[in-house]
Amino acid sequence: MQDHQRPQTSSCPPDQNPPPPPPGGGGASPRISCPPPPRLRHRLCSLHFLQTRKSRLVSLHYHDKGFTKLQSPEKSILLFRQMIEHSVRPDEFTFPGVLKACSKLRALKEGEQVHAHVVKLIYGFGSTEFVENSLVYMYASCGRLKLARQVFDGMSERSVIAWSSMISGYVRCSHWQEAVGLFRKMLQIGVGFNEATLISVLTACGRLGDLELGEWIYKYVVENGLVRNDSLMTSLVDMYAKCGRVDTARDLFDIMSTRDVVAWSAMISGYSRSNRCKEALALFRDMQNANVEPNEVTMVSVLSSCAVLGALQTGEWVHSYIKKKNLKLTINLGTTLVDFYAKCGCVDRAIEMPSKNVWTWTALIQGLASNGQGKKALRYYNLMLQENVDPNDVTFIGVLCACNHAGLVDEGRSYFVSMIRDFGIEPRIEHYGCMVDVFGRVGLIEEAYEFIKNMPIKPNAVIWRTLLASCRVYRNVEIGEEALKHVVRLEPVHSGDYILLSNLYASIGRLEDATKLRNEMKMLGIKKNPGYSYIELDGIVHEFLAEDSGHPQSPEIYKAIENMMEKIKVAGYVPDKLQARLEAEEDDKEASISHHSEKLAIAFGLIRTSPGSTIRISKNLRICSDCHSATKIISKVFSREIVIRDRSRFHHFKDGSCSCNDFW
DNA sequence: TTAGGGTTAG
Repeated sequence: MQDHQRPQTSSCPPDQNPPPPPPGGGGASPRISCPPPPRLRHRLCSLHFLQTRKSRLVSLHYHDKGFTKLQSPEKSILLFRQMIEHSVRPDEFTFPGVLKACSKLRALKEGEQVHAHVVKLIYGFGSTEFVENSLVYMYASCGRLKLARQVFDGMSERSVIAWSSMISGYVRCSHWQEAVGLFRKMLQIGVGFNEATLISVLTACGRLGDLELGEWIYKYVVENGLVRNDSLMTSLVDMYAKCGRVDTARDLFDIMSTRDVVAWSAMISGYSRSNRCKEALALFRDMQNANVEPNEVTMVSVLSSCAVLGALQTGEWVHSYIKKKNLKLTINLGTTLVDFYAKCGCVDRAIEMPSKNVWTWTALIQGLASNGQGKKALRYYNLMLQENVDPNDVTFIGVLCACNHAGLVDEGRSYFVSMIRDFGIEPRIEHYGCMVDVFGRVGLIEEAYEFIKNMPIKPNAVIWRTLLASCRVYRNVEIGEEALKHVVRLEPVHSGDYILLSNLYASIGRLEDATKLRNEMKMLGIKKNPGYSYIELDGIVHEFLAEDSGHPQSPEIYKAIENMMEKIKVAGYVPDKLQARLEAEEDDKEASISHHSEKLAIAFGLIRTSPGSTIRISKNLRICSDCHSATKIISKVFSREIVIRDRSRFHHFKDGSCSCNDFW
């Protein structure tokens, strides 16, 4: 039985009052019935028949192509138009269907025309309830929430479906707070609700992180034996995952009786959003073993996980699967593909993607910028403007990043002005951060410092950290010390900041200060976040931690490292012992550095990939400076191109140098 | 005849 055919369940609190009488004095007002004349009625029946037959034919046509259950909303609208042209009078049964078609296509203009006919013919109806519910949903689907609400507020009777239509309308337009607000109102006045209502509300709970209401619904679901409703369970899985309770989500997912593509997609997305990307890919494999066909929505989460892990081969397989199965390259999927290729260091393949909207363009601009192709990124920004696509705030983060990676100070300044002047975008802290980087990266430390002091919003730790990083490169101790003070005040336990200043001291020969700072870190109990490096081989992502011996091939890897370090030392590599673990004994410092996660991953890559092939590694933190200088030499000695993506950018190592020009 | 689950860029 369909859920909407089930009797409406009552709202949860048992002591809740029955629903008050509808505003306007109660029951439905008597309406004048006006049936169409017999001849017209016959034509109306023929059209209904034609509509049904055509829908069925279209449905079969899609089915052949691998689509199921897909109606043809375009035909529905066309037939409605023909009805009107043939002077066939639509009735209360005709409108909901055509309005649903308008909702599906988000066809506002057509929807409004239908509404005009509703107004014209309203006195011929037995009841307007279904039509008004459909109007509410049509306007909301077309993003016209105010109009939807006007229809809703003007209804003489509001059933659970009317409320649910309005709530789902809010959800469709990402107005989560309003959706939850309306649900609470429903509870307050005792309208009751059903499973469909809960599904919409759970979506809103997930987006708002409203675990309290989400859990209340979960309890209701369990107490009322609704756990067999798989759609409702999927919504619960999604809600728990979005509220950060991924393991609870997994427990619910595991007890579901049947799992369709939506349930699998929800769980995979849950892992992906929680940065548990290896689990996301593992679950994707389980999904394939369970013979559930993924769709374009599944692929968005799978590709996002591949992007985070730098899993190029798996992502490439996904891309060819998309082509093979003719999955629709939606804007979401296209954007995710652009982002995936860019994040795997293959930005040229990202360019091949059809750029469609501001998201896709932004992903491309960002990708080019982080891969060190700033000027090209700006060319694409101009191309985007030529195609009349307006940039948004995130686009400008990409544009400003492109300027700082390419050392384009004047351009950076002018884009910052253009953002406000030409597009009315108020700069956020991230935009100010980009500007500090624009100045700092070319050595304009004083200017960057002045810029921070004149910011209209309070600088955060990221801003000061950006300045500190520039001070390290340009050896500006005075402003560097000042920057660290601010950083520590704002975020007292961030190990990387101490390391930046300590390296700055070391680089100008103030070794005592460097050691003092490191000891201070030790005394304050500030520990370094564990750094992970990932490398993908034959579709399997291997993960390494510093001084890790958990890998099954660990003995071979350590042997390869020994060989690698010996060879690069001959070529001029000098280990930077300041990068060693703080608590490491003096004699162990060199070994500690040589067992950093990046080096383990590179050594593994050297022994497991064919000579001359590119080694691709991803790291969750910034690459350490010792690994950076070692990798430059490794690329030369072993004739390998090595691409390392760290948390902020790409490093393409080739012939002894790096694309970042030693600034990152 | 009307309402219901999963997706993207810093």
